[in-house]
Amino acid sequence: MKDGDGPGDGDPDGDGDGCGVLPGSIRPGGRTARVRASVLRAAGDALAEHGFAGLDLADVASRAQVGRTTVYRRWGSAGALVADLLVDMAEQSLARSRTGSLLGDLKENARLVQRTLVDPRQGPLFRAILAAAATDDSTARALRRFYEIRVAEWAGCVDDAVERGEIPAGTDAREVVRAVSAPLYYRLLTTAEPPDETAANRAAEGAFVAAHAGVYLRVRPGAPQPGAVGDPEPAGEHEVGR
Amino acid sequence: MKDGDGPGDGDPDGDGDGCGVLPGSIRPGGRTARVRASVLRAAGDALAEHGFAGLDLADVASRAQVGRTTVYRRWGSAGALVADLLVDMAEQSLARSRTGSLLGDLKENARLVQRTLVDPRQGPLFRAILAAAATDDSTARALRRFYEIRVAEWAGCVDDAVERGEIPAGTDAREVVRAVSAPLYYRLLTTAEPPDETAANRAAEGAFVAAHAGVYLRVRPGAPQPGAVGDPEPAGEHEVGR
DNA sequence: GCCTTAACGGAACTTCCATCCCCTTAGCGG
DNA sequence: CCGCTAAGGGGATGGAAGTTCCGTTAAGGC
Repeated sequence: MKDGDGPGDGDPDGDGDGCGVLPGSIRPGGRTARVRASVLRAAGDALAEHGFAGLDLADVASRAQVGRTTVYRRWGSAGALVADLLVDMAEQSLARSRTGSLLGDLKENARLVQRTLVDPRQGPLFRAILAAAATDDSTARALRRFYEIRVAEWAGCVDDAVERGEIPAGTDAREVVRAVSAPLYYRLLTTAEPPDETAANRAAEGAFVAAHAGVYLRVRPGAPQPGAVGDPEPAGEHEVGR
Repeated sequence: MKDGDGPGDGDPDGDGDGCGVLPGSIRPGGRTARVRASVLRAAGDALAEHGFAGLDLADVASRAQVGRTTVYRRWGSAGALVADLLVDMAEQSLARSRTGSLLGDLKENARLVQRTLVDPRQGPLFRAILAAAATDDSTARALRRFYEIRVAEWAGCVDDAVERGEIPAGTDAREVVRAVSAPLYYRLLTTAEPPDETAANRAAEGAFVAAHAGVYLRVRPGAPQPGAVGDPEPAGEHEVGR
């Protein structure tokens, strides 16, 4: 939790012109920083427990041991509060792994995502945040930035794999990373069982095999053939497979 | 829109024991059916326009030209209303395609999902429904049933492909179908651009290649090798590829 | 076609959440 | 260390969302 960064995109002034100075931006030290840390922590707890619809700003305030007025003045709405929480979460992103093989890195990523989604606190928290983003526009923007950062971090694994000749040059690295996360989130949202380790491995292997077959090439060739989607030697000098 | 089926899992009586007869179950004909159809239609419109958080039952009532009391009595809450809407949507599921090849069928499915998600009405509606399900428990149950039905319908394509020898026997058909939808939903929720046709093709091809490589086998062999994930001849007599 | 009563509908009522007012606390420049 | 004022806190206020009451309409059995 860093000092000195104000809330997200909300406009608690309500005048819409953004000219009024946001509370917390002039004296960001001491108490102001403590209040922000405390409120964001409380907001995360409340979201994990009651979901976005059940998010009561008065409850957040009392959990954080600050006045209700303070929460309303600095964040203004539940959506803006979640957006600021996402800014805070984005700053705490973990570094990607470097196992030496793409499949190894993708599996590390998949397990990280999977463990996050089944975590008793983080899982419900992510569900709640996704709900908030589907509802509130400023939250949606913060969520996109959050995933942009995470995806860009792990895309390095894919670029490294291209250099090693594991997968074809011209592969859209971010698409590969997204292909790993997607099945895990889909399962979280549409089935009763949260993703398990098997699901994580399948997600990583699926993305790996598809990347290897050239499915995520930025310039896409014609329809793939069974067993040789996108051609076994699509665009580069790499002699894997066979 | 069928007559005779009451609301979802909500308990508008509020007594919690479920013994009180639900409104609409004794005289489901004429007016009652008209009211349900009209309210569900209005709820869908309102959801698509304002999202789940902006769903006002009074607004739904006036759109549907029924009394507010009626909506509260028969559905009781926004979540229960969305749950009933999902029951209605599940009944209108379209039949799967039969192009003769797995890749062709998966592409048809991917395009169907993609077109739904970018549709001016359906896209926002699905976003709103996902938000509702992440928040409300009865909605989540209805959503799971909805996808169970859809996935089961398209799983037939995968089973046919196994019989044709396109992919290994023992493949988890529903996992393959989910693998097609997942990237499209993930993109809808976490990026600014809704999925396009390229994304749909990638989703279908990725699932196809992974299925062919044995990633979705119910009994999973050891870690896959590059170019031969799950073994080129995993479990059956099929001579595709090479 | 009549009767019973399920289901609908309008309006008053209650509750809860966001906002406003004004006083208190404490960050930060001098 | 002092003073100015940004930021926080408690309580009152206004309004919107949900609930209840009771009269009205029409479904379905005879």
